[in-house]
Amino acid sequence: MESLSIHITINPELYTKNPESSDLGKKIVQTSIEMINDLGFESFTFRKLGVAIGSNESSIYRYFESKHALLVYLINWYWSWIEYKLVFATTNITSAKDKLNIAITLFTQEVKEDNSFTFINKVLLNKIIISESAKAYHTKDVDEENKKGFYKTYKRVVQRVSDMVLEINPKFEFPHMLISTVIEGAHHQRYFSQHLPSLTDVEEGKNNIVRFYTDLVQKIIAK
Amino acid sequence: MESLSIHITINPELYTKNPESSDLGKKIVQTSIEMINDLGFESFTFRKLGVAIGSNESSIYRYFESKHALLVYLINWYWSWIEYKLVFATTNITSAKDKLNIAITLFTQEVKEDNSFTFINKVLLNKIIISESAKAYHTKDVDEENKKGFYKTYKRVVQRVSDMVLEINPKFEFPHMLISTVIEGAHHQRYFSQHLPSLTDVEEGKNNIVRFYTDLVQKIIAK
DNA sequence: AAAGATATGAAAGTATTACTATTAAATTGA
DNA sequence: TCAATTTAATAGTAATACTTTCATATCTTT
Repeated sequence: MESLSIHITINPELYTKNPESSDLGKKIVQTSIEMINDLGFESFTFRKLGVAIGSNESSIYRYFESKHALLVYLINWYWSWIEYKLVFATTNITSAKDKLNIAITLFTQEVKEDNSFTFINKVLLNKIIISESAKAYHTKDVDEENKKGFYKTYKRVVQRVSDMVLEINPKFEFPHMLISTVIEGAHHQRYFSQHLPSLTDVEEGKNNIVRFYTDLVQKIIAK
Repeated sequence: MESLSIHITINPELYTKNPESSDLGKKIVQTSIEMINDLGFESFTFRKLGVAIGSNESSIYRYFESKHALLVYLINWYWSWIEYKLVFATTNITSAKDKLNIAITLFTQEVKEDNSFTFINKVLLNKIIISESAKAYHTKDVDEENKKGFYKTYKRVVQRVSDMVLEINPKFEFPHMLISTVIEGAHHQRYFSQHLPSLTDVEEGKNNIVRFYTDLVQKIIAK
């Protein structure tokens, strides 16, 4: 039962006006998730979003200064949510190996259903992360944005799980590399399985992505 | 000595007029590589390129129907070149393990110098692959473009190296997943090392990316 | 219930992008 | 040298990514 009254707080640097503070704000976030999924990030515009929610483009700009800022917001929301799930699923588990396996599964499995506690559709958001999130940090402004904390949530999640790796094998040299490889890799593999299947080895219902990365991590960090 | 009179042939579907067929064409490709590196793909435009090479925007459109098409061309050129290096470096090598190690090194090491046999700067092209190539296939048109062969060269390289994996361990279940994870992973790690260093474990001069992936592959496919 | 503050909407405007189309001039090649 | 091809110049279009201004609606406080 996931329906706790949990609330995900987003760093105020990531919006101009908090979208959670009004109905319009929530509708902007909610509908943008649907539209980015439908149209792809490139074809999605604030003008189209305005039409879809029956609001004005200029009103949307009061919440997010650009569609890029909105994407960054969504990505941070996603990682905050994953972090919450991670902490929730690993507390009271003593075995470091078990904790790590839980984390890897969380990173690599598809989000299939949304036991919703908010207005945000996590199934669609997961798809956005898979298809669009690289666009957020592959910009000429990364360094500047990184300084402002735009990628903090993601980095914190990687740090948490890297610590689990070190708990198992304190001498392992590359924990961050391993974990970010797993996360990004799993997203790529999911995308490839749908669009460029010859780059992957996914078979219907066999859970290969989760199996591959779980096994990979275990073998790599073995002492 | 790499200065063979080797020539990289690009699938004619990937351009409107072959840029290698004229000085203007070569200048378009050559200068676009520099400009995409300097400005980033988003800020790069055919108008700016026209100004830079002292030519007209409309002339550039006779070679490539869009800047996206140009990026796809560059990516294919890159993978053709890697494929050439791969084949060249692995012929006459009998040990499958040695061949695989050569391939992994080729994928994961930085391109540092350009023993040029063409007008294309491979050091810069490698940087474009690292920073921009995900943008080529994270589009709503992937499926269509994939059918037209836009990603064929990359897929062929992955296939070649997957075959090496199977030569070592014919029972290994996920050769394509492994190889595309290594390639994409190494690119990510290189990017992270410069812009989001807490997601990686790169240390100056220690070749960690190559070491990490070489070791990873070896451990994963061990019988 | 009035006054003030704040949020939203409507409309118009700007600079730029990603092209397309037309026509003229230059270059090349048989 | 004549024709074909290539490139350049110019202009034009629809859309994008915003910004600005001002009016109106709604909420808050007294």
